[in-house]
Amino acid sequence: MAADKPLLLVDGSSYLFRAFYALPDLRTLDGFPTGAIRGVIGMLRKLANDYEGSPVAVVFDVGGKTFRNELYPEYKANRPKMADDLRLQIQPIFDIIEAMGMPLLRVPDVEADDVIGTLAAEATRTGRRTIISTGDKDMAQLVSGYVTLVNTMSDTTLDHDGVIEKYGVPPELIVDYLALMGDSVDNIPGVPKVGPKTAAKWLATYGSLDEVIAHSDAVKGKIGQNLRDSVDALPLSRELARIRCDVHFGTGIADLTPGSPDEDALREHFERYEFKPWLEELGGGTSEPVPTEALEVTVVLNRADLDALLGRAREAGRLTLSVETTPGRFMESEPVGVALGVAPGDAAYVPVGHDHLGAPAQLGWSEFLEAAGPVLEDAAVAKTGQDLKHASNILARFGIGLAGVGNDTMLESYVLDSVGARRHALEDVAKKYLGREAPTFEALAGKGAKQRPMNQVDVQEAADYAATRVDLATRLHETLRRGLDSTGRLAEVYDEIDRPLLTVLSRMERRGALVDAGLLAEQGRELAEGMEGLAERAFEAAGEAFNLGSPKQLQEILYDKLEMPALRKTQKGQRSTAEPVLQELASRGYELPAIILAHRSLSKLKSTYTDSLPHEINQRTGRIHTSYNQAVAATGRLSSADPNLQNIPIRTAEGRRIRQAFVASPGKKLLAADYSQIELRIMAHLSGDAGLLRAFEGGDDIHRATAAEVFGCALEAVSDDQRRSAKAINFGLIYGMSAFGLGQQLGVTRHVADEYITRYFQRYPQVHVFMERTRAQAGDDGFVETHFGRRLYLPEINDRNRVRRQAAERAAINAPMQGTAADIIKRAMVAVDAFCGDSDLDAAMIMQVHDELVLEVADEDVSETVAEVSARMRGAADLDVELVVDVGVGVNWDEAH
DNA sequence: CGTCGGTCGTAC
DNA sequence: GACGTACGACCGACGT
Repeated sequence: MAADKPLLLVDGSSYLFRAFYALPDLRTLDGFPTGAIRGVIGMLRKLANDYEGSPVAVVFDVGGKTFRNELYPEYKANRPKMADDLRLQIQPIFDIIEAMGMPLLRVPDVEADDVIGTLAAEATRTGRRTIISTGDKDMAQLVSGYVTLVNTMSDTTLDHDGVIEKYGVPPELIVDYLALMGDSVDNIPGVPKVGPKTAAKWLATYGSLDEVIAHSDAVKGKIGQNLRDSVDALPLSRELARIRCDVHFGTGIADLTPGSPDEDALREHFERYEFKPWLEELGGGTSEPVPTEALEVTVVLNRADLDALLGRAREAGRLTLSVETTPGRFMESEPVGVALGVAPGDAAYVPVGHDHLGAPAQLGWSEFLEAAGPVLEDAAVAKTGQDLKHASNILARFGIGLAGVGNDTMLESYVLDSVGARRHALEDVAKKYLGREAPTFEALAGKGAKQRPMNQVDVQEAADYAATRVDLATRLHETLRRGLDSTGRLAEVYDEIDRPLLTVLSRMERRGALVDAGLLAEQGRELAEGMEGLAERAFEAAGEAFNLGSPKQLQEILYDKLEMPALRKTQKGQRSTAEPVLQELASRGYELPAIILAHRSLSKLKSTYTDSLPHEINQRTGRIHTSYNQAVAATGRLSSADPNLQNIPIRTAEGRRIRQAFVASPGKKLLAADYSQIELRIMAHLSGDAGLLRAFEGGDDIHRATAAEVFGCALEAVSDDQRRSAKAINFGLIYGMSAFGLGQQLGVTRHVADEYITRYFQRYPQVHVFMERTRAQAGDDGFVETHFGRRLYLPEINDRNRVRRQAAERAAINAPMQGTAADIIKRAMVAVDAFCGDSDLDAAMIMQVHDELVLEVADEDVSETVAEVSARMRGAADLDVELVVDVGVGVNWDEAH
């Protein structure tokens, strides 16, 4: 062991936590968490490589009482319990470190910091340099001419000058600095309100903690009083922060020579935890063959071959499929070919519409349907595929009802972890769960203007692409299904909610909504007139013509030319011209902002709704067919696109006119059924708060009831303004809003808003408990759950960046309520669809808007449908609070409210 | 001429 | 920085 090689000391404990919380929630196929293992081991592999030949120790805390507990019994008393998913990964990490041949040090009753300090001191005594790999700032006190810190995760190093630059104090004063600040995680008291800036400033001024204490009378203000109140405790805090360099534990540098890796053991571990790239590095790989290599893609060009393939599927009782089409919406695109798979490694492509030069003679689409229809419609043959709703929609247009819809890999990935994959396209899912690159359509057909439609793609190339993707879906399903089965109640969420919903959505999308294009055109003309008048007035007020739709030009007019105060900045530092800002300027008497607001609202209606919706009408059906995306919203909600029918205006009278264009066909009515206050009801249920539950039981107007509680008056005495405030509080709670945000919303100071919130929580204490519990659970587990067990993972819940962490906390509070509401209406949709299908009534769902279902119903069937839909919606969940459904009927959507 | 990020606004 | 989840229109910078 060469003495010129530095000693490498790795602070394993600090990386353990950082890797766990910083990395995505990686898991093996059977659901075992591996994020922390991969993070820590990956880092050690890098270090072992960078410092080859160095003596090394990987040091972990063991637990037990240390000298610090003797000094101070409350030391680390605030530590939350370790998350189960993290604890599971510790032993595997130890095992792998051992297999790597790296010396592992776990000293009972001595903290890792002190082990590291002592070994570093030994190295320094013998003239050897030390590299300490850590993510922990406390270690900065050990830095010297001999000792350097390196943060292997962020790839930064810290020497003596680096410490001064980063913390504003030299390494010798780091303990003083830490003592002044205290440490809430370790429960070390400091001076209240003193953070890094103040601590560094005082130490720079007075030179040391002792001098700061000696001059504590010289510090003015509240913070000076805090300092004087703390002087007795500070020496103790300093001793707690000081890393000991003189502990005896019977291991010295001589014992820290790395051994050679045990490759067999490593291979076993890497296989168990599915670290494929590392496994490959070891060579002699036993990993699965790459499917593209194993896959023999057959191009099926005749009926006999197709029948043989379908026979195999029938025998196997399963079929993976993908329908390739020309580009465009599902109601317009034409089938070009179908990829079919029966088992891993067995997939074929049936071209039916490739019409480029030199394309082979193919089976026609109708011949394909004739042959495959019976299998596709046979529920005994389980169907697998990526986005089966698309296949279902295309097939249904040609009279084939896809049955046995079982395994949609897109939905399985979404339910398993709605945020873990970048999106849930096959490329993302195959990458995350199989470590494979799926062939992309862009790579096959080009992108942008140069992209060819599928029917112009060479048959063999299309076959390789489509069959490979089908094969990946076949394999992915096996992985994803195991994940669902081994993770909480996720299998149930998939089987009972999202899978059955898929065919319901397919039916809704194909039925579409009838829209009166003539009415929209008329409204568009009126809007155009209004906009012209407003534009003229705006140019007059501005003194020049400009583009009213350009925030950039508007900024210059408002803030440079007319010198109005810039009240708010946008995220990128521009002077905002957003609605609340213009509203405020208008209220201060400026003319132009009010005109702009009026113009914007008309322009929005025209461009987004009246002008664009008519273009969405399908020529054949005369209706608008949205796509519901079932795998986008992190909380479990649906989203709607092409066009989005979930953001049609309702709040203003002008906007509501758009809804008048959504009409029932002759002889029918639209029926709109919406859950009343569903998220607040869910909050009442999840929190179990007696007061809130009682308010709903009484059938009160919930915002009025809240106002009565918060403002301490009788129900009848609540003013409109108080009710408005209570409503904002109720919504704010659902969104995890702060006092600041509520104040903004209500136009009151943060302190007043804070008062409201405090009183709310006094009146509804269990709501507060629920929120704190949710936050804590999210921190421990890394996810939150809906009533039905749907999970939302929150990778940033313990982020060191406060902004990100707090955003994750708000999402954690919102998700159980928004997600449970989404689960409930999804279950209701399945029940309502079953009713529509089973009964002889002429009634069908055509839209879903988060808490509302819209049906189109024959006049004579309205009353029966109202009763049944309402009952099925109310019965979609059994909560401690009643679900109330309001139903309206009319010839158009506006009237149905 | 297409793409993409930024800003704004609509819904629940 | 401060209110959760979406989709989409428009602008303007930038690259082809």
